[in-house]
Amino acid sequence: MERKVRVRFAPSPTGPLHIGGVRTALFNYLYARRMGGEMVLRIEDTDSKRFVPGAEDYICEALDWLGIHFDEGVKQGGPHGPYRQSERRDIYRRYVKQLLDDGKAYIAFDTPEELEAARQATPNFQYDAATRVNMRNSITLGDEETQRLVDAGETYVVRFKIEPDRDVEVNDLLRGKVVINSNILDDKVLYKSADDLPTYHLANIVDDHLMEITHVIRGEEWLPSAPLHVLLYEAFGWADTRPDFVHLPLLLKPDGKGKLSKRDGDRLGFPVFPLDWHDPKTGELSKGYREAGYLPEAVVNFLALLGWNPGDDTEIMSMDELISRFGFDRCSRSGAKFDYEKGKWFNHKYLQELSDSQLADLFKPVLADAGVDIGRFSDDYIAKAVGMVKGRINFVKDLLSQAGFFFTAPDSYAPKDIKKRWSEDTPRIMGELIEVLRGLPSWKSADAEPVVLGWITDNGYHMGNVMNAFRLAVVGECKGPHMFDITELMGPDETISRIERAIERIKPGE
RNA sequence: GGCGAUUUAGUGUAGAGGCCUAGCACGCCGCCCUCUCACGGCGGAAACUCGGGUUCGAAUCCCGAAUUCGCUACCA
Repeated sequence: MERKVRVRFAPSPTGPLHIGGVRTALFNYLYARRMGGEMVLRIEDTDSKRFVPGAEDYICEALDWLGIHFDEGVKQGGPHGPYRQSERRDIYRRYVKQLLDDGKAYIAFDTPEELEAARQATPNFQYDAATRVNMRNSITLGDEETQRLVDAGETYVVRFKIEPDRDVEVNDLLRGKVVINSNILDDKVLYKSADDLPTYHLANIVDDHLMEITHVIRGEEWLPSAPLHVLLYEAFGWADTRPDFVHLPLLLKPDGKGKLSKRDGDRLGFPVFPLDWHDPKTGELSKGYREAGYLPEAVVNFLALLGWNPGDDTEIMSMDELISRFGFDRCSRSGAKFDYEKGKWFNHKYLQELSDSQLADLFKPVLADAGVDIGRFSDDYIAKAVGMVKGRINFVKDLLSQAGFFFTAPDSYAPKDIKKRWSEDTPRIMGELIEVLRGLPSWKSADAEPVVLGWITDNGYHMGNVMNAFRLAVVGECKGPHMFDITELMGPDETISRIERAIERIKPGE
Protein backbone atom coordinates (compact mmCIF):
# COMPACT_ATOMS: atom_id res chain seq x y z
CA MET A 1 0.00 0.00 0.00
CA GLU A 2 1.31 3.41 -0.95
CA ARG A 3 1.50 5.58 2.12
CA LYS A 4 0.57 9.22 1.93
CA VAL A 5 3.70 11.31 1.80
CA ARG A 6 4.45 12.92 5.14
CA VAL A 7 7.55 14.94 5.85
CA ARG A 8 8.72 16.89 8.83
CA PHE A 9 10.92 19.81 9.64
CA ALA A 10 12.44 19.29 13.05
CA PRO A 11 14.60 22.16 14.22
CA SER A 12 16.20 22.48 17.60
CA PRO A 13 15.27 25.69 19.41
CA THR A 14 18.83 26.68 20.20
CA GLY A 15 18.71 30.06 18.50
CA PRO A 16 17.45 31.72 15.35
CA LEU A 17 16.75 29.47 12.40
CA HIS A 18 19.75 29.47 10.09
CA ILE A 19 19.23 30.16 6.39
CA GLY A 20 20.49 26.63 5.64
CA GLY A 21 17.75 25.32 7.89
CA VAL A 22 15.28 27.44 6.00
CA ARG A 23 16.33 25.76 2.78
CA THR A 24 15.90 22.33 4.33
CA ALA A 25 12.41 23.34 5.44
CA LEU A 26 11.70 24.66 1.96
CA PHE A 27 12.76 21.45 0.21
CA ASN A 28 10.60 19.47 2.62
CA TYR A 29 7.69 21.77 1.90
CA LEU A 30 8.14 21.67 -1.87
CA TYR A 31 8.30 17.89 -1.88
CA ALA A 32 5.29 17.47 0.39
CA ARG A 33 3.17 19.82 -1.70
CA ARG A 34 4.38 18.32 -4.93
CA MET A 35 3.34 14.88 -3.75
CA GLY A 36 0.06 16.07 -2.31
CA GLY A 37 1.35 15.11 1.10
CA GLU A 38 1.59 16.69 4.51
CA MET A 39 4.24 18.41 6.52
CA VAL A 40 4.70 18.64 10.24
CA LEU A 41 6.75 20.97 12.39
CA ARG A 42 8.32 19.24 15.35
CA ILE A 43 10.46 20.99 17.92
CA GLU A 44 13.45 18.95 19.03
CA ASP A 45 14.19 20.45 22.41
CA THR A 46 15.94 17.46 23.95
CA ASP A 47 19.03 19.40 24.88
CA SER A 48 17.96 21.33 27.93
CA LYS A 49 21.40 22.95 28.19
CA ARG A 50 21.17 24.64 24.81
CA PHE A 51 17.53 25.65 24.93
CA VAL A 52 16.96 29.30 24.05
CA PRO A 53 13.68 30.99 24.93
CA GLY A 54 11.99 32.61 21.97
CA ALA A 55 13.68 30.43 19.41
CA GLU A 56 10.56 28.38 18.76
CA ASP A 57 8.41 31.44 18.09
CA TYR A 58 11.13 32.81 15.88
CA ILE A 59 11.17 29.62 13.80
CA CYS A 60 7.41 29.67 13.35
CA GLU A 61 7.30 33.33 12.46
CA ALA A 62 10.15 33.01 9.99
CA LEU A 63 8.67 30.07 8.10
CA ASP A 64 5.28 31.69 8.09
CA TRP A 65 6.75 34.85 6.60
CA LEU A 66 8.34 32.80 3.85
CA GLY A 67 5.09 31.05 3.00
CA ILE A 68 6.19 27.66 4.31
CA HIS A 69 3.09 26.40 6.05
CA PHE A 70 2.56 23.29 8.13
CA ASP A 71 -0.34 20.89 8.30
CA GLU A 72 0.52 19.77 11.81
CA GLY A 73 2.85 21.08 14.40
CA VAL A 74 3.56 22.85 17.57
CA LYS A 75 1.34 25.83 16.70
CA GLN A 76 -1.58 24.20 14.90
CA GLY A 77 -1.65 20.89 16.76
CA GLY A 78 -2.77 17.70 15.05
CA PRO A 79 -3.47 14.04 15.61
CA HIS A 80 0.16 13.07 16.28
CA GLY A 81 0.95 15.49 19.07
CA PRO A 82 2.42 16.69 21.19
CA TYR A 83 4.92 18.14 18.73
CA ARG A 84 7.43 19.35 21.26
CA GLN A 85 9.80 16.57 22.29
CA SER A 86 10.11 17.81 25.83
CA GLU A 87 6.40 17.02 26.18
CA ARG A 88 6.80 13.45 24.99
CA ARG A 89 8.93 12.10 27.82
CA ASP A 90 6.51 9.31 28.75
CA ILE A 91 6.51 8.09 25.15
CA TYR A 92 10.28 7.93 24.99
CA ARG A 93 10.53 6.21 28.37
CA ARG A 94 8.25 3.50 27.06
CA TYR A 95 10.38 2.85 24.02
CA VAL A 96 13.62 3.00 25.94
CA LYS A 97 12.20 0.32 28.19
CA GLN A 98 11.24 -1.78 25.18
CA LEU A 99 14.81 -1.68 23.89
CA LEU A 100 16.16 -2.50 27.33
CA ASP A 101 13.76 -5.42 27.76
CA ASP A 102 14.66 -6.75 24.35
CA GLY A 103 18.35 -6.60 25.14
CA LYS A 104 18.90 -4.09 22.33
CA ALA A 105 20.17 -1.46 24.72
CA TYR A 106 21.85 -1.30 28.09
CA ILE A 107 22.38 1.02 31.01
CA ALA A 108 25.72 2.71 31.54
CA PHE A 109 26.98 4.59 34.57
CA ASP A 110 30.27 5.94 33.29
CA THR A 111 30.75 9.53 34.34
CA PRO A 112 31.93 12.16 31.88
CA GLU A 113 35.27 12.06 33.68
CA GLU A 114 35.57 8.31 33.28
CA LEU A 115 34.74 8.58 29.59
CA GLU A 116 37.27 11.31 29.16
CA ALA A 117 39.87 9.14 30.89
CA ALA A 118 39.08 6.27 28.55
CA ARG A 119 39.48 8.56 25.55
CA GLN A 120 42.81 9.73 26.90
CA ALA A 121 44.04 6.22 27.50
CA THR A 122 43.12 4.87 24.09
CA PRO A 123 43.89 6.93 20.97
CA ASN A 124 40.70 6.18 19.05
CA PHE A 125 38.49 5.19 21.90
CA GLN A 126 34.98 4.25 20.94
CA TYR A 127 32.27 2.92 23.23
CA ASP A 128 31.36 -0.24 21.35
CA ALA A 129 31.24 -4.05 21.43
CA ALA A 130 34.96 -4.25 22.06
CA THR A 131 35.19 -1.70 24.86
CA ARG A 132 31.85 -1.86 26.67
CA VAL A 133 33.02 -4.95 28.54
CA ASN A 134 35.55 -2.75 30.33
CA MET A 135 33.15 0.00 31.32
CA ARG A 136 30.67 0.50 34.13
CA ASN A 137 27.41 -0.68 32.65
CA SER A 138 24.67 -3.24 33.08
CA ILE A 139 26.60 -5.73 30.99
CA THR A 140 29.61 -5.75 33.29
CA LEU A 141 27.75 -5.02 36.53
CA GLY A 142 24.90 -7.49 36.15
CA ASP A 143 21.18 -6.88 36.48
CA GLU A 144 21.06 -6.86 40.26
CA GLU A 145 23.82 -4.33 40.80
CA THR A 146 22.44 -2.20 37.96
CA GLN A 147 19.02 -2.13 39.55
CA ARG A 148 20.53 -1.27 42.90
CA LEU A 149 22.42 1.69 41.44
CA VAL A 150 19.38 2.91 39.55
CA ASP A 151 17.27 2.67 42.68
CA ALA A 152 19.93 4.51 44.60
CA GLY A 153 19.45 7.39 42.21
CA GLU A 154 22.77 7.18 40.41
CA THR A 155 22.59 9.01 37.10
CA TYR A 156 22.95 6.84 34.06
CA VAL A 157 22.45 6.77 30.33
CA VAL A 158 20.96 4.14 28.07
CA ARG A 159 23.19 3.12 25.22
CA PHE A 160 22.23 1.38 22.01
CA LYS A 161 23.92 -1.99 21.71
CA ILE A 162 25.40 -1.91 18.24
CA GLU A 163 25.89 -5.34 16.73
CA PRO A 164 29.49 -5.49 15.44
CA ASP A 165 30.65 -6.14 11.90
CA ARG A 166 27.46 -5.64 9.98
CA ASP A 167 27.22 -3.82 6.69
CA VAL A 168 24.38 -1.41 7.11
CA GLU A 169 22.69 -0.12 3.99
CA VAL A 170 21.20 3.32 3.81
CA ASN A 171 19.20 3.98 0.71
CA ASP A 172 19.34 7.68 0.01
CA LEU A 173 17.08 9.05 -2.70
CA LEU A 174 19.80 11.43 -3.78
CA ARG A 175 22.97 9.44 -3.29
CA GLY A 176 21.87 5.92 -3.88
CA LYS A 177 22.97 3.07 -1.66
CA VAL A 178 25.45 4.05 1.03
CA VAL A 179 26.99 1.14 2.91
CA ILE A 180 28.68 1.56 6.26
CA ASN A 181 30.09 -1.13 8.52
CA SER A 182 28.64 -1.10 12.01
CA ASN A 183 32.12 -1.40 13.51
CA ILE A 184 32.68 2.29 13.08
CA LEU A 185 29.48 3.09 14.93
CA ASP A 186 29.64 3.56 18.67
CA ASP A 187 27.04 2.58 21.24
CA LYS A 188 25.17 5.86 21.03
CA VAL A 189 23.55 7.35 24.08
CA LEU A 190 19.81 7.13 23.60
CA TYR A 191 18.56 8.44 26.90
CA LYS A 192 19.94 10.42 29.82
CA SER A 193 18.46 9.91 33.26
CA ALA A 194 19.89 13.22 34.45
CA ASP A 195 17.20 15.22 32.66
CA ASP A 196 14.88 12.34 31.81
CA LEU A 197 15.21 13.12 28.13
CA PRO A 198 16.20 11.07 25.10
CA THR A 199 18.93 12.19 22.73
CA TYR A 200 18.26 13.20 19.17
CA HIS A 201 18.71 9.73 17.73
CA LEU A 202 16.11 7.97 19.83
CA ALA A 203 13.56 10.77 19.84
CA ASN A 204 13.94 11.23 16.13
CA ILE A 205 13.25 7.61 15.24
CA VAL A 206 10.39 7.20 17.67
CA ASP A 207 8.72 10.40 16.55
CA ASP A 208 9.19 9.83 12.85
CA HIS A 209 7.62 6.42 13.27
CA LEU A 210 4.74 7.58 15.44
CA MET A 211 4.11 10.58 13.22
CA GLU A 212 4.06 8.32 10.18
CA ILE A 213 6.81 10.18 8.40
CA THR A 214 7.55 8.71 4.97
CA HIS A 215 10.51 10.86 3.92
CA VAL A 216 13.28 12.17 6.10
CA ILE A 217 14.71 15.15 4.26
CA ARG A 218 17.57 16.73 6.16
CA GLY A 219 21.06 18.13 5.86
CA GLU A 220 24.05 16.12 4.76
CA GLU A 221 25.58 16.36 8.22
CA TRP A 222 23.20 13.55 9.20
CA LEU A 223 24.39 11.09 6.61
CA PRO A 224 27.05 9.52 8.89
CA SER A 225 24.45 8.74 11.54
CA ALA A 226 21.86 7.42 9.09
CA PRO A 227 23.10 3.82 9.53
CA LEU A 228 22.53 4.16 13.24
CA HIS A 229 18.99 5.24 12.51
CA VAL A 230 18.46 2.31 10.19
CA LEU A 231 19.62 -0.01 12.97
CA LEU A 232 17.25 1.68 15.38
CA TYR A 233 14.28 1.12 13.07
CA GLU A 234 15.27 -2.52 12.93
CA ALA A 235 15.64 -2.80 16.68
CA PHE A 236 12.12 -1.48 17.14
CA GLY A 237 10.79 -3.79 14.47
CA TRP A 238 9.80 -0.91 12.23
CA ALA A 239 12.02 -1.72 9.28
CA ASP A 240 9.08 -2.18 6.91
CA THR A 241 7.75 1.32 7.44
CA ARG A 242 11.11 2.98 7.72
CA PRO A 243 11.08 6.35 5.88
CA ASP A 244 13.20 7.05 2.85
CA PHE A 245 16.17 9.31 3.39
CA VAL A 246 17.27 12.35 1.48
CA HIS A 247 20.46 14.02 2.64
CA LEU A 248 20.64 17.48 1.16
CA PRO A 249 23.95 19.15 0.32
CA LEU A 250 25.06 21.89 2.68
CA LEU A 251 25.18 25.62 2.16
CA LEU A 252 28.81 26.71 2.20
CA LYS A 253 30.65 29.95 2.88
CA PRO A 254 30.86 32.26 -0.16
CA ASP A 255 34.62 32.33 0.22
CA GLY A 256 36.94 29.98 2.00
CA LYS A 257 35.84 26.70 3.38
CA GLY A 258 33.15 25.16 5.48
CA LYS A 259 29.52 25.49 6.33
CA LEU A 260 27.91 28.88 6.11
CA SER A 261 27.83 30.33 9.59
CA LYS A 262 26.60 33.36 11.43
CA ARG A 263 30.12 34.73 11.52
CA ASP A 264 30.30 34.71 7.73
CA GLY A 265 27.29 36.95 7.55
CA ASP A 266 28.83 39.41 9.97
CA ARG A 267 32.16 39.23 8.24
CA LEU A 268 30.87 39.58 4.68
CA GLY A 269 27.96 41.85 5.46
CA PHE A 270 24.84 39.89 4.70
CA PRO A 271 22.15 38.20 6.77
CA VAL A 272 22.22 34.47 7.43
CA PHE A 273 18.89 34.49 9.22
CA PRO A 274 15.40 35.01 7.83
CA LEU A 275 14.38 37.57 10.48
CA ASP A 276 16.17 39.89 12.84
CA TRP A 277 17.09 38.10 16.04
CA HIS A 278 17.75 39.74 19.35
CA ASP A 279 19.74 37.37 21.49
CA PRO A 280 18.07 37.29 24.90
CA LYS A 281 21.35 36.57 26.66
CA THR A 282 23.91 38.78 24.97
CA GLY A 283 21.50 41.39 23.66
CA GLU A 284 23.27 41.03 20.34
CA LEU A 285 21.32 41.67 17.12
CA SER A 286 21.61 39.33 14.15
CA LYS A 287 20.28 40.74 10.92
CA GLY A 288 17.49 39.05 9.01
CA TYR A 289 16.44 38.97 5.39
CA ARG A 290 13.04 40.46 6.11
CA GLU A 291 14.43 43.52 7.82
CA ALA A 292 17.18 43.85 5.23
CA GLY A 293 14.44 44.51 2.70
CA TYR A 294 13.95 41.15 1.05
CA LEU A 295 10.64 39.99 -0.29
CA PRO A 296 9.85 36.49 0.99
CA GLU A 297 9.19 35.29 -2.56
CA ALA A 298 12.70 36.33 -3.56
CA VAL A 299 14.31 34.52 -0.65
CA VAL A 300 12.35 31.37 -1.41
CA ASN A 301 13.18 31.48 -5.10
CA PHE A 302 16.86 32.10 -4.40
CA LEU A 303 17.11 29.31 -1.85
CA ALA A 304 15.26 26.84 -4.08
CA LEU A 305 17.88 27.26 -6.78
CA LEU A 306 20.73 26.52 -4.39
CA GLY A 307 21.02 22.80 -4.96
CA TRP A 308 18.06 22.33 -7.25
CA ASN A 309 17.16 23.41 -10.77
CA PRO A 310 14.10 22.89 -12.94
CA GLY A 311 16.03 21.38 -15.83
CA ASP A 312 15.75 24.36 -18.13
CA ASP A 313 16.85 27.98 -17.91
CA THR A 314 13.90 29.19 -15.87
CA GLU A 315 15.05 31.08 -12.81
CA ILE A 316 12.16 33.19 -11.64
CA MET A 317 9.54 30.90 -10.16
CA SER A 318 6.72 31.44 -7.71
CA MET A 319 6.13 29.02 -4.86
CA ASP A 320 3.43 27.29 -6.91
CA GLU A 321 5.74 26.90 -9.89
CA LEU A 322 8.50 25.57 -7.65
CA ILE A 323 6.09 23.06 -6.19
CA SER A 324 4.90 21.88 -9.57
CA ARG A 325 8.43 21.37 -10.85
CA PHE A 326 10.28 20.18 -7.74
CA GLY A 327 11.85 16.76 -7.44
CA PHE A 328 14.93 15.15 -5.93
CA ASP A 329 15.94 13.87 -9.36
CA ARG A 330 17.06 17.41 -10.10
CA CYS A 331 18.86 18.07 -6.83
CA SER A 332 22.59 18.33 -6.76
CA ARG A 333 24.69 16.33 -4.35
CA SER A 334 27.48 18.74 -3.63
CA GLY A 335 27.52 21.70 -1.30
CA ALA A 336 26.63 25.08 -2.74
CA LYS A 337 28.56 28.19 -1.89
CA PHE A 338 26.22 30.91 -0.82
CA ASP A 339 26.18 33.65 -3.47
CA TYR A 340 24.77 36.75 -1.88
CA GLU A 341 25.01 38.79 -5.09
CA LYS A 342 22.66 36.43 -6.80
CA GLY A 343 20.28 36.78 -3.89
CA LYS A 344 20.18 40.52 -4.44
CA TRP A 345 19.39 39.97 -8.08
CA PHE A 346 16.39 37.83 -7.20
CA ASN A 347 15.09 40.57 -4.95
CA HIS A 348 15.63 43.06 -7.74
CA LYS A 349 13.59 40.93 -10.12
CA TYR A 350 10.74 40.49 -7.66
CA LEU A 351 10.69 44.22 -6.90
CA GLN A 352 10.27 44.93 -10.63
CA GLU A 353 7.14 42.85 -10.69
CA LEU A 354 5.42 45.06 -8.12
CA SER A 355 3.24 47.88 -9.38
CA ASP A 356 4.35 51.45 -8.76
CA SER A 357 1.70 51.93 -6.10
CA GLN A 358 2.56 48.69 -4.32
CA LEU A 359 6.19 49.79 -4.23
CA ALA A 360 5.13 53.23 -3.08
CA ASP A 361 3.28 51.72 -0.15
CA LEU A 362 6.41 49.85 0.87
CA PHE A 363 8.45 53.01 0.43
CA LYS A 364 6.31 55.34 2.52
CA PRO A 365 7.48 54.11 5.93
CA VAL A 366 11.08 54.36 4.77
CA LEU A 367 10.47 57.92 3.63
CA ALA A 368 8.78 58.80 6.88
CA ASP A 369 11.69 57.33 8.84
CA ALA A 370 14.00 59.56 6.85
CA GLY A 371 12.13 62.56 8.19
CA VAL A 372 9.97 63.34 5.18
CA ASP A 373 6.46 64.59 5.88
CA ILE A 374 4.79 62.21 3.48
CA GLY A 375 1.44 63.85 4.03
CA ARG A 376 2.62 66.64 1.73
CA PHE A 377 2.75 64.26 -1.21
CA SER A 378 -0.10 62.49 -2.93
CA ASP A 379 -0.06 58.76 -3.44
CA ASP A 380 0.06 59.43 -7.14
CA TYR A 381 3.13 61.64 -6.76
CA ILE A 382 4.97 59.01 -4.72
CA ALA A 383 4.01 56.23 -7.09
CA LYS A 384 5.21 58.20 -10.12
CA ALA A 385 8.50 59.07 -8.44
CA VAL A 386 9.02 55.43 -7.50
CA GLY A 387 8.10 54.29 -11.00
CA MET A 388 10.84 56.40 -12.53
CA VAL A 389 13.65 54.81 -10.53
CA LYS A 390 12.46 51.32 -9.65
CA GLY A 391 14.54 49.70 -12.37
CA ARG A 392 17.72 50.56 -10.53
CA ILE A 393 16.94 49.23 -7.07
CA ASN A 394 17.64 45.94 -5.31
CA PHE A 395 15.85 46.90 -2.11
CA VAL A 396 12.99 49.16 -1.16
CA LYS A 397 15.37 51.22 0.91
CA ASP A 398 17.43 51.95 -2.21
CA LEU A 399 14.53 54.13 -3.24
CA LEU A 400 15.67 56.65 -0.69
CA SER A 401 18.95 57.35 -2.42
CA GLN A 402 17.44 57.05 -5.88
CA ALA A 403 14.24 59.04 -5.46
CA GLY A 404 14.86 61.02 -2.29
CA PHE A 405 15.27 64.24 -4.24
CA PHE A 406 11.63 64.08 -5.26
CA PHE A 407 10.75 64.75 -1.66
CA THR A 408 13.56 66.90 -0.32
CA ALA A 409 15.43 69.65 -2.13
CA PRO A 410 19.19 69.04 -2.13
CA ASP A 411 20.98 70.78 0.69
CA SER A 412 24.35 69.93 -0.69
CA TYR A 413 25.64 69.34 -4.18
CA ALA A 414 28.05 66.64 -5.32
CA PRO A 415 31.48 68.31 -5.42
CA LYS A 416 32.59 66.15 -8.30
CA ASP A 417 29.69 67.27 -10.43
CA ILE A 418 30.10 70.93 -9.45
CA LYS A 419 33.66 70.76 -10.60
CA LYS A 420 32.70 69.26 -13.91
CA ARG A 421 29.44 71.07 -14.73
CA TRP A 422 29.22 74.35 -12.83
CA SER A 423 31.47 77.10 -14.21
CA GLU A 424 31.66 80.89 -13.83
CA ASP A 425 28.84 81.69 -16.20
CA THR A 426 26.58 78.82 -15.22
CA PRO A 427 24.57 81.01 -12.81
CA ARG A 428 23.83 83.38 -15.69
CA ILE A 429 22.72 80.55 -17.95
CA MET A 430 20.62 79.06 -15.18
CA GLY A 431 19.01 82.47 -14.79
CA GLU A 432 18.11 82.36 -18.45
CA LEU A 433 16.83 78.84 -18.02
CA ILE A 434 14.44 80.02 -15.35
CA GLU A 435 13.00 82.54 -17.79
CA VAL A 436 12.65 79.88 -20.48
CA LEU A 437 10.94 77.61 -17.97
CA ARG A 438 8.57 80.39 -16.89
CA GLY A 439 7.58 80.93 -20.48
CA LEU A 440 6.73 77.27 -21.02
CA PRO A 441 3.17 76.77 -22.21
CA SER A 442 3.14 73.20 -20.86
CA TRP A 443 5.16 71.31 -18.25
CA LYS A 444 4.52 68.00 -19.85
CA SER A 445 7.83 66.31 -20.51
CA ALA A 446 7.20 65.92 -24.22
CA ASP A 447 6.22 69.59 -24.57
CA ALA A 448 8.88 71.13 -22.38
CA GLU A 449 11.84 69.20 -23.70
CA PRO A 450 11.93 70.55 -27.28
CA VAL A 451 11.56 74.13 -26.06
CA VAL A 452 14.43 73.92 -23.58
CA LEU A 453 16.65 71.94 -25.90
CA GLY A 454 15.88 74.42 -28.67
CA TRP A 455 16.90 77.32 -26.43
CA ILE A 456 20.21 75.57 -25.66
CA THR A 457 21.13 74.95 -29.29
CA ASP A 458 19.88 78.32 -30.49
CA ASN A 459 22.25 80.04 -28.08
CA GLY A 460 25.13 77.78 -28.92
CA TYR A 461 25.32 76.47 -25.37
CA HIS A 462 26.88 73.14 -24.58
CA MET A 463 24.08 70.60 -24.26
CA GLY A 464 25.81 68.40 -21.68
CA ASN A 465 26.95 71.27 -19.50
CA VAL A 466 23.62 73.07 -19.37
CA MET A 467 21.50 70.00 -18.86
CA ASN A 468 23.80 68.65 -16.17
CA ALA A 469 23.93 71.96 -14.35
CA PHE A 470 20.13 71.91 -14.49
CA ARG A 471 20.18 68.36 -13.10
CA LEU A 472 22.70 69.27 -10.43
CA ALA A 473 20.45 72.11 -9.25
CA VAL A 474 17.34 69.97 -9.09
CA VAL A 475 18.70 66.59 -8.03
CA GLY A 476 21.89 67.54 -6.20
CA GLU A 477 24.07 65.33 -8.34
CA CYS A 478 24.33 64.16 -11.92
CA LYS A 479 22.18 61.08 -11.80
CA GLY A 480 18.58 60.06 -12.07
CA PRO A 481 15.76 59.67 -14.59
CA HIS A 482 15.08 61.72 -17.67
CA MET A 483 15.28 65.38 -16.65
CA PHE A 484 11.96 66.51 -18.07
CA ASP A 485 10.12 63.61 -16.48
CA ILE A 486 11.47 64.83 -13.17
CA THR A 487 10.39 68.41 -13.72
CA GLU A 488 6.98 67.40 -15.01
CA LEU A 489 6.29 65.58 -11.78
CA MET A 490 7.86 68.21 -9.54
CA GLY A 491 6.08 71.10 -11.17
CA PRO A 492 7.25 74.64 -12.00
CA ASP A 493 7.37 76.15 -8.53
CA GLU A 494 9.58 73.51 -7.00
CA THR A 495 11.80 73.23 -10.07
CA ILE A 496 12.42 76.95 -10.36
CA SER A 497 12.97 77.44 -6.67
CA ARG A 498 15.57 74.68 -6.70
CA ILE A 499 17.43 76.38 -9.54
CA GLU A 500 17.36 79.69 -7.68
CA ARG A 501 18.60 77.96 -4.58
CA ALA A 502 21.44 76.38 -6.50
CA ILE A 503 22.48 79.68 -8.05
CA GLU A 504 22.74 81.11 -4.55
CA ARG A 505 24.53 78.22 -2.96
CA ILE A 506 26.86 76.64 -5.48
CA LYS A 507 30.33 78.08 -5.72
CA PRO A 508 31.70 77.43 -9.18
CA GLY A 509 34.31 74.75 -9.50
CA GLU A 510 37.76 75.59 -10.82
C1' G B 1 43.72 9.64 12.09
C1' G B 2 39.03 6.73 10.79
C1' C B 3 34.45 6.65 8.01
C1' G B 4 31.28 8.75 4.42
C1' A B 5 29.98 12.16 0.76
C1' U B 6 31.69 15.35 -3.14
C1' U B 7 34.26 17.33 -7.82
C1' U B 8 31.89 21.62 -15.14
C1' A B 9 34.15 29.27 -15.66
C1' G B 10 34.92 33.62 -9.51
C1' U B 11 29.63 31.75 -8.01
C1' G B 12 24.93 28.76 -8.88
C1' U B 13 24.16 25.24 -12.56
C1' A B 14 22.81 22.60 -17.75
C1' G B 15 25.06 18.45 -19.85
C1' A B 16 23.19 11.25 -18.71
C1' G B 17 29.29 8.39 -25.45
C1' G B 18 29.10 11.62 -31.06
C1' C B 19 23.97 17.34 -31.24
C1' C B 20 30.00 20.31 -26.89
C1' U B 21 34.33 24.92 -31.29
C1' A B 22 30.54 22.83 -23.43
C1' G B 23 24.59 26.12 -22.78
C1' C B 24 22.09 29.50 -19.07
C1' A B 25 22.15 32.92 -14.87
C1' C B 26 24.77 36.14 -11.15
C1' G B 27 29.23 38.87 -11.02
C1' C B 28 33.13 41.21 -14.10
C1' C B 29 34.70 43.94 -18.80
C1' G B 30 33.35 46.55 -23.44
C1' C B 31 29.90 48.76 -26.95
C1' C B 32 25.13 50.94 -28.02
C1' C B 33 21.25 54.11 -26.01
C1' U B 34 21.97 59.15 -23.69
C1' C B 35 21.62 65.68 -20.53
C1' U B 36 23.64 62.18 -16.01
C1' C B 37 23.42 57.70 -13.21
C1' A B 38 20.93 53.48 -13.86
C1' C B 39 17.73 50.12 -16.65
C1' G B 40 17.71 47.76 -21.25
C1' G B 41 19.96 45.74 -25.86
C1' C B 42 24.37 43.68 -27.99
C1' G B 43 29.18 41.56 -27.38
C1' G B 44 33.54 39.68 -24.49
C1' A B 45 36.96 37.22 -20.94
C1' A B 46 36.25 32.91 -18.04
C1' A B 47 35.26 25.86 -16.70
C1' C B 48 34.96 19.78 -17.88
C1' U B 49 40.52 18.30 -10.72
C1' C B 50 44.59 15.02 -12.29
C1' G B 51 46.43 10.20 -14.17
C1' G B 52 45.40 5.74 -16.40
C1' G B 53 42.03 2.80 -19.14
C1' U B 54 37.37 1.15 -22.33
C1' U B 55 35.75 3.01 -27.27
C1' C B 56 36.30 4.68 -34.08
C1' G B 57 34.85 8.62 -30.53
C1' A B 58 34.35 10.58 -23.23
C1' A B 59 32.66 16.28 -19.55
C1' U B 60 29.64 11.92 -19.96
C1' C B 61 31.56 4.61 -18.72
C1' C B 62 35.63 1.92 -15.52
C1' C B 63 40.02 2.14 -12.13
C1' G B 64 43.37 5.02 -9.22
C1' A B 65 44.95 9.53 -7.03
C1' A B 66 43.96 14.23 -5.44
C1' U B 67 40.36 18.03 -3.74
C1' U B 68 36.65 19.92 -0.87
C1' C B 69 32.94 19.11 2.74
C1' G B 70 30.65 16.44 6.66
C1' C B 71 30.68 13.12 10.83
C1' U B 72 33.67 11.03 14.55
C1' A B 73 29.67 14.27 22.19
C1' C B 74 25.33 12.26 27.95
C1' C B 75 24.63 18.78 20.56
C1' A B 76 21.28 18.65 17.15
